[in-house]
Amino acid sequence: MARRTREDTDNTRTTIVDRAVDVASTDGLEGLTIGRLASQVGMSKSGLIRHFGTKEKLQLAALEAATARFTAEVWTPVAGEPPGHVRLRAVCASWVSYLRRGVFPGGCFLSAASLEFDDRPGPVRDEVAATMQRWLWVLARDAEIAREAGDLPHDADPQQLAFELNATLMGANWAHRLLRDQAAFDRAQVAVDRLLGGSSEHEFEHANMSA
Amino acid sequence: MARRTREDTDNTRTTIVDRAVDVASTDGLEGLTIGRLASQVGMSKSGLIRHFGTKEKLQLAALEAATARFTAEVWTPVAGEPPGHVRLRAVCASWVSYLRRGVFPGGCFLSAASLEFDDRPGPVRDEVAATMQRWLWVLARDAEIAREAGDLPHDADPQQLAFELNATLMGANWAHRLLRDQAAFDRAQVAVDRLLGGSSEHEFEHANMSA
DNA sequence: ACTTATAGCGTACGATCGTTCGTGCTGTAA
DNA sequence: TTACAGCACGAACGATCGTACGCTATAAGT
Repeated sequence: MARRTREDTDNTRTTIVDRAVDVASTDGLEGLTIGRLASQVGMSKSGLIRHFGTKEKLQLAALEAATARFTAEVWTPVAGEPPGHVRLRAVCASWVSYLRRGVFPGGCFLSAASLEFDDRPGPVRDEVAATMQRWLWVLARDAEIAREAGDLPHDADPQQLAFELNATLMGANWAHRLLRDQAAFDRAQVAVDRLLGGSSEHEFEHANMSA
Repeated sequence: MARRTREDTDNTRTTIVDRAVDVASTDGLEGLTIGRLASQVGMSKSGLIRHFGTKEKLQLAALEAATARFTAEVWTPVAGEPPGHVRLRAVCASWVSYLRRGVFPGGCFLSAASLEFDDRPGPVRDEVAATMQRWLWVLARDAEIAREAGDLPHDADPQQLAFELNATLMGANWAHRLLRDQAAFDRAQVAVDRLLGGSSEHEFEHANMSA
């Protein structure tokens, strides 16, 4: 009854990877196991690993899929906003919403993978680091545009702002997952609002006349 | 040649636990393995696990020791400072220094354990959550005292401040471990300074006259 | 001196890990 | 119809996991 065409193969692979992402978000990329994953998708171990060759490749595939999911859920909805202050606010709101919605059953995949692999050299660690570095750049770029447009203090440091925004959102994920603190999302939004200036009006063109 | 006294036993246990903490800080509490740990301290598996009974007990012992190390390195040095704003600034500086010094070879133990166990029900998760909750309370308490003393805006939210301080420091640990970013420590200090008011003088008693 | 408690070891168990190999079965192409 | 390419399977591999049992040797208590 199965047709075994190339198209079906891709579907199988997608099914496996999607499940792997969910499992890894709760149990970690290392806690991900071929045997358990196989039984969850109704396959044999050998039939499953065949699509990847090795567990590390499976981890990389899961990481890639998780990154795509993050991008689709957080960035894509706001990519069309005007670059700079407006988009930066939008992406942070989207980010909070992404956490609130529980896109990954085990909390932010990239947060977990970051701390799991930060001491394990290899392609997985490299990919996680590169992905997060890229994300910080995305944030810093809009921060820089906002600064040049006068929507942030002229002496604001885009990279510092990106660091703090990232820390805030990761902190919200942490508090929600470990402490089951639903208020963490609101706290994150409050912190973001303060970092990016008041909730609505703002102009910094004429600030910092002294010092 | 071994003397096998109660005192020596405790020393052995301490040796094991200390090593377990270091290993777990890099490989995770689940990545911690009885066999590898035993060979690292020059013991047999059975001789080692005998001190704990089960792996979960070993994990709990490592967690307890890690908490003690964190407390000794971060809190104890500043416990004598005047409660409130002064001590809060001191504990944050001590916290940054703790990260900078690399007290744990794999980065902040509690950060890693938090994200590793936030989805694994059991006594380890419970203990991690309780420890972190206590830590947030410690921060919030001094924040409250500082607020009452007029060293913070009278409408400041101690729990919000504790959340943001914690997120900032965890973010620094993250950036340092994953991105090998040494500047993360400075960024964290900058963020802390802004959260707790300017670097030196500050008074908020007469602020917020409107609104 | 004799008993008792205990630290540590060696061995073994069943389970599960990632990976490899050989074998069908199915849809596509020649 | 025949040949082929590819998906999935079952079985088995060696390794390692956590744990249990039994033994020896020593220090402490009587």
